[in-house]
Amino acid sequence: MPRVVDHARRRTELAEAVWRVIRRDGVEHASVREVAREANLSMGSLRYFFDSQDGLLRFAMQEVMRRVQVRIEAGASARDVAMRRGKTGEVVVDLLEQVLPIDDERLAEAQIWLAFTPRALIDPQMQALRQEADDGVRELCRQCLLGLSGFGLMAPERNLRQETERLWALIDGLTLHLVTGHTSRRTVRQVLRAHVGDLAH
Amino acid sequence: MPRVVDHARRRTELAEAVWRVIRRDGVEHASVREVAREANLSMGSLRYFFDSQDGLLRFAMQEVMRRVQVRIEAGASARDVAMRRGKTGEVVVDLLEQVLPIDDERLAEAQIWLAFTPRALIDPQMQALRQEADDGVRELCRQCLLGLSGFGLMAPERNLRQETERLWALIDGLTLHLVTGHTSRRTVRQVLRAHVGDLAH
DNA sequence: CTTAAGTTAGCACGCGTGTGCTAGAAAACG
DNA sequence: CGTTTTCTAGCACACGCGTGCTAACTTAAG
Repeated sequence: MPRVVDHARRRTELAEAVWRVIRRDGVEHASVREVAREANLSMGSLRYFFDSQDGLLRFAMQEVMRRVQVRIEAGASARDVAMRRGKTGEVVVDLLEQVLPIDDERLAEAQIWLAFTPRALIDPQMQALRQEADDGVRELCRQCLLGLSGFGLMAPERNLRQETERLWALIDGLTLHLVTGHTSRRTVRQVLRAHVGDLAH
Repeated sequence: MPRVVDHARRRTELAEAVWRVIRRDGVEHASVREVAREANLSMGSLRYFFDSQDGLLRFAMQEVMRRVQVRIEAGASARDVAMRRGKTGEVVVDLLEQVLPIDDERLAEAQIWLAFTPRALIDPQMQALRQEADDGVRELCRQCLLGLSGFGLMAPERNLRQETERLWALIDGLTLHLVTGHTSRRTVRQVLRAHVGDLAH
Protein backbone atom coordinates (compact mmCIF):
# COMPACT_ATOMS: atom_id res chain seq x y z
CA MET A 1 0.00 0.00 0.00
CA PRO A 2 1.06 3.55 -0.68
CA ARG A 3 1.95 6.52 1.42
CA VAL A 4 -0.69 6.52 4.07
CA VAL A 5 -1.95 9.79 5.50
CA ASP A 6 -3.75 10.50 8.74
CA HIS A 7 -7.21 11.07 7.38
CA ALA A 8 -8.59 12.85 10.41
CA ARG A 9 -5.58 15.11 10.64
CA ARG A 10 -5.80 16.16 7.02
CA ARG A 11 -9.44 17.01 7.45
CA THR A 12 -8.82 19.23 10.45
CA GLU A 13 -5.93 20.87 8.59
CA LEU A 14 -8.33 21.66 5.79
CA ALA A 15 -10.87 22.95 8.28
CA GLU A 16 -8.19 25.28 9.62
CA ALA A 17 -7.51 26.48 6.10
CA VAL A 18 -11.22 27.21 5.75
CA TRP A 19 -11.09 29.23 8.95
CA ARG A 20 -8.17 31.32 7.72
CA VAL A 21 -9.92 32.07 4.44
CA ILE A 22 -13.16 32.97 6.17
CA ARG A 23 -11.43 35.27 8.62
CA ARG A 24 -9.42 36.94 5.89
CA ASP A 25 -11.91 37.17 3.01
CA GLY A 26 -15.29 36.15 4.35
CA VAL A 27 -17.26 32.94 4.04
CA GLU A 28 -18.38 33.84 0.52
CA HIS A 29 -14.79 33.41 -0.65
CA ALA A 30 -14.35 30.01 0.95
CA SER A 31 -14.43 28.23 -2.39
CA VAL A 32 -12.91 24.84 -2.99
CA ARG A 33 -10.13 26.39 -5.02
CA GLU A 34 -9.31 29.07 -2.50
CA VAL A 35 -9.24 26.66 0.42
CA ALA A 36 -7.03 24.27 -1.53
CA ARG A 37 -4.64 27.13 -2.28
CA GLU A 38 -4.62 28.13 1.37
CA ALA A 39 -3.82 24.58 2.42
CA ASN A 40 -1.13 24.19 -0.30
CA LEU A 41 -3.04 21.35 -1.85
CA SER A 42 -4.44 20.75 -5.28
CA MET A 43 -8.17 20.95 -5.51
CA GLY A 44 -8.30 17.37 -6.68
CA SER A 45 -6.54 16.32 -3.51
CA LEU A 46 -8.93 18.31 -1.42
CA ARG A 47 -11.82 16.57 -3.05
CA TYR A 48 -10.35 13.27 -2.05
CA PHE A 49 -11.07 14.18 1.56
CA PHE A 50 -14.27 16.15 1.03
CA ASP A 51 -16.57 15.11 -1.75
CA SER A 52 -18.37 18.44 -1.83
CA GLN A 53 -17.98 22.05 -0.79
CA ASP A 54 -20.96 21.75 1.53
CA GLY A 55 -19.29 18.90 3.34
CA LEU A 56 -16.10 20.89 3.71
CA LEU A 57 -17.81 23.93 5.17
CA ARG A 58 -20.04 21.86 7.40
CA PHE A 59 -17.03 20.07 8.81
CA ALA A 60 -15.21 23.36 9.33
CA MET A 61 -18.09 24.57 11.48
CA GLN A 62 -18.50 21.32 13.37
CA GLU A 63 -14.82 21.47 14.19
CA VAL A 64 -15.30 24.86 15.84
CA MET A 65 -18.17 23.50 17.89
CA ARG A 66 -16.09 20.53 18.93
CA ARG A 67 -13.23 22.71 20.15
CA VAL A 68 -15.47 24.87 22.27
CA GLN A 69 -17.09 21.81 23.79
CA VAL A 70 -13.72 20.27 24.61
CA ARG A 71 -12.66 23.44 26.40
CA ILE A 72 -15.84 23.54 28.45
CA GLU A 73 -15.58 19.93 29.48
CA ALA A 74 -11.93 20.41 30.38
CA GLY A 75 -12.96 23.12 32.82
CA ALA A 76 -15.82 21.08 34.19
CA SER A 77 -13.66 18.85 36.35
CA ALA A 78 -11.93 21.80 37.98
CA ARG A 79 -15.35 23.32 38.50
CA ASP A 80 -16.73 20.69 40.83
CA VAL A 81 -13.63 20.69 42.97
CA ALA A 82 -13.51 24.44 43.41
CA MET A 83 -17.21 24.78 44.04
CA ARG A 84 -16.89 22.78 47.19
CA ARG A 85 -14.35 25.29 48.43
CA GLY A 86 -16.99 28.01 48.41
CA LYS A 87 -15.64 29.93 45.45
CA THR A 88 -18.80 29.33 43.48
CA GLY A 89 -19.12 32.82 42.09
CA GLU A 90 -15.65 32.94 40.63
CA VAL A 91 -15.90 29.43 39.27
CA VAL A 92 -19.13 30.26 37.49
CA VAL A 93 -17.56 33.31 35.89
CA ASP A 94 -14.54 31.30 34.82
CA LEU A 95 -16.75 28.67 33.29
CA LEU A 96 -18.82 31.19 31.37
CA GLU A 97 -15.65 32.82 30.12
CA GLN A 98 -14.79 29.59 28.35
CA VAL A 99 -17.53 30.55 25.93
CA LEU A 100 -16.61 34.22 25.63
CA PRO A 101 -13.94 35.12 23.06
CA ILE A 102 -11.56 36.79 25.49
CA ASP A 103 -8.38 35.48 23.93
CA ASP A 104 -7.22 35.29 20.34
CA GLU A 105 -8.05 31.64 19.89
CA ARG A 106 -11.59 32.04 21.14
CA LEU A 107 -12.01 35.24 19.17
CA ALA A 108 -11.10 33.42 15.98
CA GLU A 109 -13.65 30.73 16.80
CA ALA A 110 -16.32 33.32 17.40
CA GLN A 111 -15.57 35.01 14.09
CA ILE A 112 -16.12 31.74 12.27
CA TRP A 113 -19.23 31.20 14.30
CA LEU A 114 -20.62 34.56 13.34
CA ALA A 115 -19.73 34.05 9.70
CA PHE A 116 -21.93 30.96 9.56
CA THR A 117 -24.81 32.43 11.53
CA PRO A 118 -26.71 34.02 8.64
CA ARG A 119 -26.34 30.83 6.66
CA ALA A 120 -27.98 28.88 9.47
CA LEU A 121 -31.09 31.03 9.03
CA ILE A 122 -31.52 29.75 5.49
CA ASP A 123 -29.89 26.34 5.29
CA PRO A 124 -31.78 23.79 7.43
CA GLN A 125 -28.72 21.52 7.49
CA MET A 126 -26.65 24.26 9.12
CA GLN A 127 -29.45 25.07 11.49
CA ALA A 128 -29.67 21.48 12.65
CA LEU A 129 -25.91 21.34 13.19
CA ARG A 130 -25.90 24.43 15.35
CA GLN A 131 -28.99 23.54 17.32
CA GLU A 132 -27.16 21.32 19.75
CA ALA A 133 -24.33 23.79 20.22
CA ASP A 134 -26.76 26.60 20.96
CA ASP A 135 -28.65 24.39 23.35
CA GLY A 136 -25.34 23.52 24.95
CA VAL A 137 -24.55 27.14 25.75
CA ARG A 138 -28.06 27.67 27.06
CA GLU A 139 -27.71 24.62 29.25
CA LEU A 140 -24.34 25.85 30.48
CA CYS A 141 -26.01 29.07 31.56
CA ARG A 142 -28.77 27.16 33.29
CA GLN A 143 -26.34 24.93 35.16
CA CYS A 144 -24.33 27.93 36.28
CA LEU A 145 -27.46 29.57 37.63
CA LEU A 146 -28.49 26.34 39.32
CA GLY A 147 -25.09 26.18 40.92
CA LEU A 148 -25.35 29.74 42.18
CA SER A 149 -28.82 29.05 43.45
CA GLY A 150 -27.66 26.02 45.36
CA PHE A 151 -25.04 28.04 47.16
CA GLY A 152 -27.40 30.86 47.99
CA LEU A 153 -25.79 33.17 45.47
CA MET A 154 -28.99 33.74 43.53
CA ALA A 155 -32.01 35.38 45.12
CA PRO A 156 -34.71 32.71 45.54
CA GLU A 157 -37.48 34.85 44.06
CA ARG A 158 -35.73 34.95 40.70
CA ASN A 159 -37.21 32.95 37.85
CA LEU A 160 -34.66 30.40 36.66
CA ARG A 161 -36.02 30.21 33.12
CA GLN A 162 -35.97 33.95 32.71
CA GLU A 163 -32.53 34.36 34.23
CA THR A 164 -31.21 31.65 31.96
CA GLU A 165 -32.46 33.50 28.93
CA ARG A 166 -31.08 36.77 30.26
CA LEU A 167 -27.63 35.38 30.97
CA TRP A 168 -27.56 33.56 27.65
CA ALA A 169 -28.51 36.65 25.70
CA LEU A 170 -26.00 38.72 27.63
CA ILE A 171 -23.23 36.29 26.78
CA ASP A 172 -24.13 36.16 23.11
CA GLY A 173 -24.38 39.94 23.02
CA LEU A 174 -21.01 40.36 24.69
CA THR A 175 -19.56 37.83 22.27
CA LEU A 176 -20.91 39.81 19.36
CA HIS A 177 -19.47 43.04 20.72
CA LEU A 178 -16.08 41.44 21.19
CA VAL A 179 -16.06 40.10 17.67
CA THR A 180 -17.09 43.41 16.18
CA GLY A 181 -14.57 45.18 18.36
CA HIS A 182 -17.19 47.35 20.02
CA THR A 183 -16.11 46.39 23.50
CA SER A 184 -12.81 45.57 25.16
CA ARG A 185 -12.07 42.26 26.79
CA ARG A 186 -11.62 44.03 30.09
CA THR A 187 -15.05 45.60 30.00
CA VAL A 188 -16.68 42.33 28.98
CA ARG A 189 -15.19 40.54 31.96
CA GLN A 190 -16.26 43.31 34.28
CA VAL A 191 -19.80 43.22 32.95
CA LEU A 192 -20.04 39.47 33.31
CA ARG A 193 -18.75 39.63 36.89
CA ALA A 194 -21.16 42.42 37.73
CA HIS A 195 -24.07 40.50 36.26
CA VAL A 196 -23.33 37.33 38.18
CA GLY A 197 -22.81 39.35 41.32
CA ASP A 198 -26.14 41.10 40.88
CA LEU A 199 -28.03 37.84 40.86
CA ALA A 200 -27.61 37.55 44.61
CA HIS A 201 -29.82 40.56 45.32
CA MET B 1 -38.55 64.80 -21.98
CA PRO B 2 -39.52 61.20 -21.48
CA ARG B 3 -41.28 59.20 -18.87
CA VAL B 4 -39.87 60.41 -15.63
CA VAL B 5 -39.53 58.09 -12.68
CA ASP B 6 -39.23 58.87 -8.99
CA HIS B 7 -35.57 58.11 -8.56
CA ALA B 8 -35.61 57.80 -4.80
CA ARG B 9 -38.64 55.54 -4.89
CA ARG B 10 -37.08 53.19 -7.41
CA ARG B 11 -33.99 52.91 -5.31
CA THR B 12 -35.92 51.96 -2.20
CA GLU B 13 -37.96 49.49 -4.24
CA LEU B 14 -34.72 47.91 -5.34
CA ALA B 15 -33.48 47.91 -1.77
CA GLU B 16 -36.62 46.03 -0.79
CA ALA B 17 -35.97 43.53 -3.53
CA VAL B 18 -32.48 43.06 -2.09
CA TRP B 19 -34.02 42.42 1.30
CA ARG B 20 -36.37 39.77 -0.04
CA VAL B 21 -33.56 37.96 -1.81
CA ILE B 22 -31.33 38.08 1.25
CA ARG B 23 -34.05 36.75 3.52
CA ARG B 24 -34.96 34.01 1.09
CA ASP B 25 -31.58 32.90 -0.26
CA GLY B 26 -28.91 34.64 1.78
CA VAL B 27 -26.73 37.62 1.05
CA GLU B 28 -24.38 35.56 -1.11
CA HIS B 29 -27.21 35.19 -3.65
CA ALA B 30 -27.97 38.89 -3.81
CA SER B 31 -26.41 39.24 -7.25
CA VAL B 32 -27.29 42.02 -9.64
CA ARG B 33 -29.14 39.56 -11.84
CA GLU B 34 -31.11 37.98 -9.02
CA VAL B 35 -32.15 41.32 -7.54
CA ALA B 36 -33.23 42.58 -10.96
CA ARG B 37 -35.33 39.46 -11.41
CA GLU B 38 -36.87 39.92 -7.98
CA ALA B 39 -37.76 43.53 -8.81
CA ASN B 40 -39.10 42.60 -12.26
CA LEU B 41 -36.52 44.77 -13.92
CA SER B 42 -33.83 44.12 -16.47
CA MET B 43 -30.34 44.19 -15.13
CA GLY B 44 -29.51 47.04 -17.45
CA SER B 45 -32.27 49.05 -15.88
CA LEU B 46 -31.05 48.26 -12.41
CA ARG B 47 -27.62 49.45 -13.34
CA TYR B 48 -29.13 52.76 -14.36
CA PHE B 49 -29.96 53.38 -10.70
CA PHE B 50 -26.98 51.64 -9.13
CA ASP B 51 -23.68 51.72 -10.96
CA SER B 52 -22.27 48.79 -9.04
CA GLN B 53 -23.31 45.86 -6.92
CA ASP B 54 -21.48 47.29 -3.95
CA GLY B 55 -23.51 50.47 -4.18
CA LEU B 56 -26.72 48.49 -4.34
CA LEU B 57 -25.97 46.41 -1.28
CA ARG B 58 -24.63 49.36 0.67
CA PHE B 59 -27.80 51.29 -0.04
CA ALA B 60 -29.93 48.32 0.96
CA MET B 61 -28.24 48.27 4.34
CA GLN B 62 -28.35 52.01 4.84
CA GLU B 63 -32.06 51.89 4.15
CA VAL B 64 -32.52 49.46 7.03
CA MET B 65 -30.57 51.74 9.32
CA ARG B 66 -32.68 54.70 8.25
CA ARG B 67 -35.94 52.93 9.01
CA VAL B 68 -34.87 51.96 12.49
CA GLN B 69 -33.75 55.49 13.20
CA VAL B 70 -37.05 56.94 11.99
CA ARG B 71 -38.96 54.62 14.30
CA ILE B 72 -36.85 55.57 17.28
CA GLU B 73 -37.21 59.28 16.65
CA ALA B 74 -40.94 58.87 16.18
CA GLY B 75 -41.16 57.40 19.66
CA ALA B 76 -38.91 60.06 21.12
CA SER B 77 -41.56 62.76 21.24
CA ALA B 78 -44.01 60.54 23.07
CA ARG B 79 -41.21 59.63 25.43
CA ASP B 80 -40.61 63.07 26.87
CA VAL B 81 -44.32 63.65 27.48
CA ALA B 82 -44.89 60.38 29.26
CA MET B 83 -41.74 60.63 31.33
CA ARG B 84 -43.07 63.67 33.06
CA ARG B 85 -46.08 61.63 34.13
CA GLY B 86 -43.88 59.34 36.16
CA LYS B 87 -44.10 56.29 33.93
CA THR B 88 -40.40 56.36 33.28
CA GLY B 89 -39.82 52.63 33.58
CA GLU B 90 -42.46 51.68 31.06
CA VAL B 91 -41.40 54.37 28.65
CA VAL B 92 -37.83 53.19 28.72
CA VAL B 93 -38.89 49.64 27.97
CA ASP B 94 -41.09 50.84 25.13
CA LEU B 95 -38.25 52.82 23.67
CA LEU B 96 -35.80 49.95 23.85
CA GLU B 97 -38.37 47.71 22.20
CA GLN B 98 -38.19 49.90 19.12
CA VAL B 99 -34.83 48.32 18.54
CA LEU B 100 -35.85 44.76 19.35
CA PRO B 101 -37.38 42.72 16.52
CA ILE B 102 -40.65 41.94 18.28
CA ASP B 103 -42.87 42.27 15.23
CA ASP B 104 -42.52 40.96 11.69
CA GLU B 105 -41.25 44.20 10.23
CA ARG B 106 -38.54 44.61 12.81
CA LEU B 107 -37.67 40.93 12.55
CA ALA B 108 -37.10 41.32 8.84
CA GLU B 109 -34.87 44.30 9.46
CA ALA B 110 -32.85 42.38 12.00
CA GLN B 111 -32.38 39.49 9.60
CA ILE B 112 -30.92 41.83 7.02
CA TRP B 113 -28.80 43.38 9.71
CA LEU B 114 -27.43 40.02 10.74
CA ALA B 115 -26.78 39.02 7.15
CA PHE B 116 -24.46 41.98 6.71
CA THR B 117 -22.71 41.63 10.06
CA PRO B 118 -19.97 39.20 9.00
CA ARG B 119 -19.27 41.34 5.96
CA ALA B 120 -18.69 44.35 8.18
CA LEU B 121 -15.85 42.48 9.85
CA ILE B 122 -13.97 42.32 6.56
CA ASP B 123 -15.12 45.25 4.43
CA PRO B 124 -14.04 48.58 5.97
CA GLN B 125 -16.69 50.43 3.96
CA MET B 126 -19.42 48.38 5.58
CA GLN B 127 -17.85 48.77 8.96
CA ALA B 128 -17.83 52.55 8.63
CA LEU B 129 -21.47 52.55 7.57
CA ARG B 130 -22.56 50.55 10.58
CA GLN B 131 -20.42 52.38 13.08
CA GLU B 132 -22.87 55.23 13.54
CA ALA B 133 -25.84 52.90 13.78
CA ASP B 134 -24.12 50.81 16.42
CA ASP B 135 -23.12 53.91 18.32
CA GLY B 136 -26.73 55.04 18.03
CA VAL B 137 -28.04 51.98 19.80
CA ARG B 138 -25.37 52.27 22.45
CA GLU B 139 -26.29 55.91 22.97
CA LEU B 140 -29.96 54.97 23.17
CA CYS B 141 -29.12 52.57 25.97
CA ARG B 142 -27.08 55.22 27.74
CA GLN B 143 -29.84 57.78 27.50
CA CYS B 144 -32.39 55.31 28.83
CA LEU B 145 -30.17 54.57 31.80
CA LEU B 146 -29.60 58.27 32.36
CA GLY B 147 -33.36 58.76 32.32
CA LEU B 148 -33.88 56.00 34.85
CA SER B 149 -31.14 57.41 36.99
CA GLY B 150 -32.71 60.86 36.96
CA PHE B 151 -35.96 59.47 38.25
CA GLY B 152 -34.33 57.40 40.94
CA LEU B 153 -35.02 54.15 39.10
CA MET B 154 -31.39 53.16 38.94
CA ALA B 155 -29.37 52.50 42.06
CA PRO B 156 -26.82 55.32 42.42
CA GLU B 157 -23.89 53.03 43.09
CA ARG B 158 -24.19 51.50 39.65
CA ASN B 159 -21.57 52.33 37.05
CA LEU B 160 -23.22 54.00 34.07
CA ARG B 161 -20.61 52.94 31.55
CA GLN B 162 -20.78 49.33 32.67
CA GLU B 163 -24.56 49.26 32.78
CA THR B 164 -24.68 50.77 29.29
CA GLU B 165 -22.52 48.00 27.97
CA ARG B 166 -24.56 45.39 29.82
CA LEU B 167 -27.89 46.66 28.54
CA TRP B 168 -26.53 47.06 25.03
CA ALA B 169 -25.14 43.53 24.96
CA LEU B 170 -28.36 42.18 26.41
CA ILE B 171 -30.38 43.84 23.68
CA ASP B 172 -28.13 42.62 20.90
CA GLY B 173 -28.18 39.14 22.39
CA LEU B 174 -31.96 39.13 22.64
CA THR B 175 -32.13 40.40 19.08
CA LEU B 176 -29.94 37.56 17.94
CA HIS B 177 -32.05 34.99 19.77
CA LEU B 178 -35.21 36.38 18.23
CA VAL B 179 -33.75 36.25 14.74
CA THR B 180 -32.49 32.70 15.18
CA GLY B 181 -35.81 31.70 16.69
CA HIS B 182 -34.24 30.58 19.95
CA THR B 183 -36.50 32.74 22.09
CA SER B 184 -40.10 33.85 21.88
CA ARG B 185 -41.13 37.48 21.68
CA ARG B 186 -42.97 37.11 24.96
CA THR B 187 -39.92 35.90 26.81
CA VAL B 188 -37.75 38.63 25.34
CA ARG B 189 -40.12 41.32 26.55
CA GLN B 190 -40.26 39.75 29.98
CA VAL B 191 -36.49 39.61 30.21
CA LEU B 192 -36.11 43.21 29.16
CA ARG B 193 -38.69 44.34 31.71
CA ALA B 194 -37.03 42.31 34.42
CA HIS B 195 -33.64 43.72 33.58
CA VAL B 196 -34.80 47.33 33.67
CA GLY B 197 -36.66 46.65 36.89
CA ASP B 198 -33.57 45.14 38.47
CA LEU B 199 -31.56 48.27 37.91
CA ALA B 200 -33.39 49.97 40.78
CA HIS B 201 -31.88 47.66 43.41
C1' DC C 1 -44.07 66.11 -36.18
C1' DT C 2 -39.38 66.57 -34.59
C1' DT C 3 -36.13 66.54 -31.06
C1' DA C 4 -33.86 65.35 -27.09
C1' DA C 5 -33.61 63.42 -22.67
C1' DG C 6 -34.91 59.74 -19.34
C1' DT C 7 -35.35 54.97 -19.03
C1' DT C 8 -35.16 50.12 -20.30
C1' DA C 9 -33.29 46.04 -22.28
C1' DG C 10 -29.80 42.93 -23.06
C1' DC C 11 -25.58 41.34 -25.36
C1' DA C 12 -20.54 40.25 -24.67
C1' DC C 13 -16.46 39.68 -22.30
C1' DG C 14 -13.51 37.62 -18.97
C1' DC C 15 -13.48 35.47 -14.81
C1' DG C 16 -14.35 32.28 -10.91
C1' DT C 17 -17.23 28.62 -9.50
C1' DG C 18 -18.45 23.24 -8.11
C1' DT C 19 -18.04 18.96 -9.65
C1' DG C 20 -17.10 14.70 -12.79
C1' DC C 21 -13.43 12.46 -14.36
C1' DT C 22 -8.89 10.52 -15.70
C1' DA C 23 -4.05 9.84 -15.33
C1' DG C 24 -0.06 9.68 -12.85
C1' DA C 25 2.91 9.46 -8.56
C1' DA C 26 4.17 7.22 -4.19
C1' DA C 27 4.98 3.49 -1.27
C1' DA C 28 3.98 -0.91 1.27
C1' DC C 29 3.21 -5.74 0.25
C1' DG C 30 3.98 -10.44 -1.98
C1' DC D 1 10.76 -6.58 -9.08
C1' DG D 2 6.08 -6.17 -9.89
C1' DT D 3 1.45 -5.41 -7.94
C1' DT D 4 -1.81 -3.06 -5.50
C1' DT D 5 -3.67 0.59 -2.96
C1' DT D 6 -3.63 5.40 -1.34
C1' DC D 7 -3.09 9.77 -2.58
C1' DT D 8 -2.26 13.84 -5.71
C1' DA D 9 -2.83 16.69 -9.62
C1' DG D 10 -5.41 18.95 -12.85
C1' DC D 11 -8.24 19.19 -17.03
C1' DA D 12 -13.11 20.03 -18.81
C1' DC D 13 -17.63 21.30 -18.59
C1' DA D 14 -21.49 24.18 -17.82
C1' DC D 15 -22.86 27.80 -15.20
C1' DG D 16 -23.43 32.33 -12.78
C1' DC D 17 -21.11 36.40 -11.90
C1' DG D 18 -20.08 41.99 -12.39
C1' DT D 19 -19.53 45.27 -15.53
C1' DG D 20 -18.82 47.92 -20.11
C1' DC D 21 -21.36 49.03 -23.72
C1' DT D 22 -24.84 49.92 -27.34
C1' DA D 23 -29.41 50.11 -29.16
C1' DA D 24 -34.10 50.74 -28.57
C1' DC D 25 -38.18 52.53 -26.44
C1' DT D 26 -40.98 56.21 -24.10
C1' DT D 27 -42.58 60.65 -23.48
C1' DA D 28 -42.43 65.70 -22.51
C1' DA D 29 -40.99 69.93 -24.75
C1' DG D 30 -40.51 72.95 -28.82
